Amino acid sequence: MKTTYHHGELRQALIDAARHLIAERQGNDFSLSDACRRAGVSTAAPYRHFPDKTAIINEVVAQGFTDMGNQFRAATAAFPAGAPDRIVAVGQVYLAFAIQEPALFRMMFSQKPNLSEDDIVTAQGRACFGYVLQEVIDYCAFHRVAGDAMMIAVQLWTLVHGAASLTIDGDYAKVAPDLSVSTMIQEGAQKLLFLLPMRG
Amino acid sequence: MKTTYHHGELRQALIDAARHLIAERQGNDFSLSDACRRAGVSTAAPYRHFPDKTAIINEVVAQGFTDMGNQFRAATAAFPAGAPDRIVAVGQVYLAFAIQEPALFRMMFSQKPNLSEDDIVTAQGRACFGYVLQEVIDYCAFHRVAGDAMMIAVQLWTLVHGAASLTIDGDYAKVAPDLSVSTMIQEGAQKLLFLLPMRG
DNA sequence: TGTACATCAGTGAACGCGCGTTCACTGATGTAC
DNA sequence: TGTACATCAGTGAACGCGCGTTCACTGATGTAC
Repeated sequence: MKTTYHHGELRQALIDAARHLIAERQGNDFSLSDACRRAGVSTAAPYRHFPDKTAIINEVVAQGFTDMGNQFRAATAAFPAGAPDRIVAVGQVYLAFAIQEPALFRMMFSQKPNLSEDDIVTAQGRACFGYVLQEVIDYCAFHRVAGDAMMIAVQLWTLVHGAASLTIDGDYAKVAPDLSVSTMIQEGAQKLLFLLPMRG
Repeated sequence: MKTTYHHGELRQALIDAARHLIAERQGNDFSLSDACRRAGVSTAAPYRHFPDKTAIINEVVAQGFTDMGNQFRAATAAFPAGAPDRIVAVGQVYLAFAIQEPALFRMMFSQKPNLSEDDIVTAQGRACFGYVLQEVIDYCAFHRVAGDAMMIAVQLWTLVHGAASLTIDGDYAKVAPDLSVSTMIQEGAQKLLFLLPMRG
């Protein structure tokens, strides 16, 4: 396996290993030693590239946000600006991301107290929400929705985030096992976007 | 402090100590040794009352669900059956509970893989959601709402759970620091309950 | 009421474990001359 | 082109730490007679 004394790509290899380990053991933490084992390197090697373990976690989380943002862009590209399909696509990406890498998703959104608030991570989280917000602003402009776009965006984010959390934590499974989460989100989002008539 | 050799209430004292520690260090885990220290007892003492640490955690979580259920009942008691105020009250209790004991809240809803799914815990979680569901069913019956009560209940739960999560994890603070979470929930819930007219 | 004894909730010391991090080192690489 | 040497990414062994759990024990309690 290991052919050269100098790894060459150890920095990214460690980040990847950490990300895989976070995914494997669903628990929130992973062991740096495990990451070294996975990268085929001694436990002291990471300290040539990172000051400590926290720095690696921050990198993993930051790359998670980058990936999510890229998936947002890819998923909305097919639809014209202002189309409601764009909003739906963003929500679906969000949910799918959580399902595919639940532990990373949790890490991205739950600030660990031991993790000093990393500026890059914060900025990347902000950018992600900014993307959602922009979609809603566009939608509201095109469809002349009178509501506060910021408020609607937060509501949509909240609904989808709640759905993602309850899905990956197995709470829907306990309580409403036959639920179609995406249908639920879809219908809920339509109501939040004033797309469904009042049936009272 | 400690006066008698036999503690007398050690079982509950350990559960309380664990709950306090979970609250103090916001991280998801706590140390059994710390709980013993807090209860003024040797590290071997818990094993007279619990098979292992997991059993203590399960008890803490179970009592958390019991408390939440009691708060639901207390908060809705003032309003007549079917009143929308009851639904609002349940949502407010949910959010307040999360804010007051964030780490416990996380533990209650995020199933740890190391925690064998405890039947009592599952049942208590189900009971909590059942309470929400019943409120929505009553509301729909009184107000002749045509929608699927189960679907509406899940949407409300999802919205409030998302709001609770994003609040305690500090995500709103990063992205929309001036947001009034309760206003946001209130307005969102009205839309999900078909109480706001379509303004398209 | 007094004593013998079973019961059981506590002690305190020790265990093995895996962790993050440090240390002096060594081997490979690249550059100056 | 060949050699000397600075640089730096790796090694491997060790550290101190706190953890959950086990062990033989001991002191207090309650009950039978």
